[in-house]
Amino acid sequence: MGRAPCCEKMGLNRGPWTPEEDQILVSFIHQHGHSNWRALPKQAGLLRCGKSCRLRWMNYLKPDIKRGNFTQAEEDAIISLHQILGNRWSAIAAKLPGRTDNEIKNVWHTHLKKRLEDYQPTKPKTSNKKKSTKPKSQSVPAKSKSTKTESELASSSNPSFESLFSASPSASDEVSSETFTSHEEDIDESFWNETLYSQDEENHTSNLDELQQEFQHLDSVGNEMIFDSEMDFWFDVLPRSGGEQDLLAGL
DNA sequence: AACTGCAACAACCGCCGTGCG
DNA sequence: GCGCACGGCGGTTGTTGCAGT
Repeated sequence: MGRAPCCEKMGLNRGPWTPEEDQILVSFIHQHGHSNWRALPKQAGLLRCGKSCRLRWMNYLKPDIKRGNFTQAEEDAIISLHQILGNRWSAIAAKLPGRTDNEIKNVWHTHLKKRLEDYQPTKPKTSNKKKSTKPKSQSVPAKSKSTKTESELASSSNPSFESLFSASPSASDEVSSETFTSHEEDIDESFWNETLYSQDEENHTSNLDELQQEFQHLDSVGNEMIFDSEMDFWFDVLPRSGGEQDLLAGL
């Protein structure tokens, strides 16, 4: 008979949550937990579908959610993790306490992707505001079966990988995709140094150098780590000798 | 002051993986 | 082993606020 629709369209609220709805959801979860998202809205008296409630809680209402701007270290961590994990936002979010996959995804698409594009040496830099050479939503054909394929692609061929390498000042203007592939298969220290410490000679590098000097240490397997004091969290930014495996294993 | 276009972010949609009967 | 229900995930869209003209 097939799966029931995610939310019965009849009589359920959609769109932005009101403060009242937020309050109902929070107080209900505090009292009863969220063992069953589908039943929750009915029990709580919310005219929302379970999915919507879950999303609201996970992305906004959960007490340990960290709001506000991303720090430089967080952004760098996202970029680095994206090289390894691709578009697996939830996996990346798992490495950034207090940040949600949705938030990271948004930051990637708004700030970081743009930032990487701006480092492209061959491409004319877009002026501070009037950029928009590309449409808001990428011209990727909607849905189809490409969702899975795309994420697979992202983690395998990793488009931003290309951006990063061509973004590096030391990289030649024209680098073939084969170069990226070979690099990807052998992520070594030079890659991490390039990606993390050479993206912007003037500002970015110095910031990271400061961070590095202040917080860098070696973990038990010799990986270099950066500590974000604000998040109270160590980023394993320079995986060596199986560091990537450690990182992935920790997911 | 009004209009326009863009950036940022919240929320939705639909598919997938997994647990359970 | 099979099918269903559910949670989770990633891609996409809608809305809003703001900066530039």
